[in-house]
Amino acid sequence: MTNADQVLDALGDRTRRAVFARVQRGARSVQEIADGMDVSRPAVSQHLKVLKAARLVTDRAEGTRRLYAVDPTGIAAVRDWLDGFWDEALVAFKAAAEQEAVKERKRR
Amino acid sequence: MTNADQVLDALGDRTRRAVFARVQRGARSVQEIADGMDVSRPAVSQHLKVLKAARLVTDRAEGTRRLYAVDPTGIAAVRDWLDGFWDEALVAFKAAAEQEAVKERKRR
DNA sequence: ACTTACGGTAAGTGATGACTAACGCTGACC
DNA sequence: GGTCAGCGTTAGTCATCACTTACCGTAAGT
Repeated sequence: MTNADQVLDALGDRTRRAVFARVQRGARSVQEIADGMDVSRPAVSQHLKVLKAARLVTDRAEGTRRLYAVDPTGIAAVRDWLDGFWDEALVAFKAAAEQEAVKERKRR
Repeated sequence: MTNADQVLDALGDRTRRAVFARVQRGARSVQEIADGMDVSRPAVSQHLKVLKAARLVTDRAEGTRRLYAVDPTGIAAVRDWLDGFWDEALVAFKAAAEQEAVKERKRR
């Protein structure tokens, strides 16, 4: 399982995307992240575990609190993965469009 | 639910990613896509439905067959979504790194 | 009209995974 | 040492969803 796979699986959940968004907006401790969300703190903790495994966030201890921050690594992984699809998709799309144009011409 | 949400939900499944990859590699009909995969043809059909809703693929009828092709729209949507995170993540990351550097300096 | 190939859909089942409640651990403060 | 706050983890439940089987509609060939 590549890192891109992990990231896509991680971001495949709506709640987890919300957690990730809150971390990115500057939320630090698990409590702060969970506050205002409609899921319990342990749930957030589990989501953070998945996000961390996907290299989307990093954590570090500060006293009894645990501060989370965004990790660009995971984002870079999907980004690269997507770019690959993007390029090949564009090529295929252009080819298909031209194919269509040829057919269109033949019809007349 | 935005298009980016749909795409991320769609790509959150491993099998669906495989289907998408096969379409992108040039597979056209549902049969061709299903051949060699370890799931049945109806399963592939359902996955294609989700991918289509997320604007990741397009379909068009040709006789009794239905040809699928990659649709760049959905990819563009996640790409934009990711780019937003990417930029802000970099900023936050740099800030954090500098914060760390400051602390490091103070320690000495 | 009959048959065959192709594919979408409905219904039902099974498995994955998201969530909560309860517990245990650690660091800070008294 | 005792207490409290902050988190991770476990066990167990519940819901979501991926998958299969069976069925039906449609287009092409005979």
